[in-house]
Amino acid sequence: MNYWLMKSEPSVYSIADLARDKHTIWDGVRNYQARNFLRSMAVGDQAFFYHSNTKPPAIVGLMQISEANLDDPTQFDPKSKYYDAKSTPDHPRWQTVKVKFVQEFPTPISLDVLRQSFTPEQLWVVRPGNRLSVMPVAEAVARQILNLLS
DNA sequence: GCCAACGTTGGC
DNA sequence: GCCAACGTTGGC
Repeated sequence: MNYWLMKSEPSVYSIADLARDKHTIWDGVRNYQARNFLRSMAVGDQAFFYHSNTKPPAIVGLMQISEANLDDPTQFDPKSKYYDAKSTPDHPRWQTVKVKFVQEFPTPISLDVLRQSFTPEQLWVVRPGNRLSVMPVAEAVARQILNLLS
């Protein structure tokens, strides 16, 4: 079982939205490195939900991968802002996963706290200038993040 | 294959 | 709203 961190702007889709929906398809990722991480996810993996572009940016909850290797449906939808004209159902470019709500943390773990707790090598989200929206989290680091809650 | 121009991300 | 970092595009 692997751990991941996935970013979303709460004004677009928040942990509260996921708590309400229970499941969602994590669509709209259009970065190849992030997509490659999405492709390597397996059912049962867990992912931290990170709120970006908010004050403060923070890890706000936990989710579980419930379906792996789905074609992102928005790539085929001309009305979607994520539409990709070079992608066809026969040769889709963008894959993603379905995630299941696990929990919203009682208190968010802010980027400041993450910086105090981890080096950029341990946790990529504390790297200055980091823009990757999907990234792996080592199991030992994941355990320490969960320990910060208690 | 290089690289300048351009667009996006995301913390502040 | 600013702007640094960084990814993508497209002309050559």
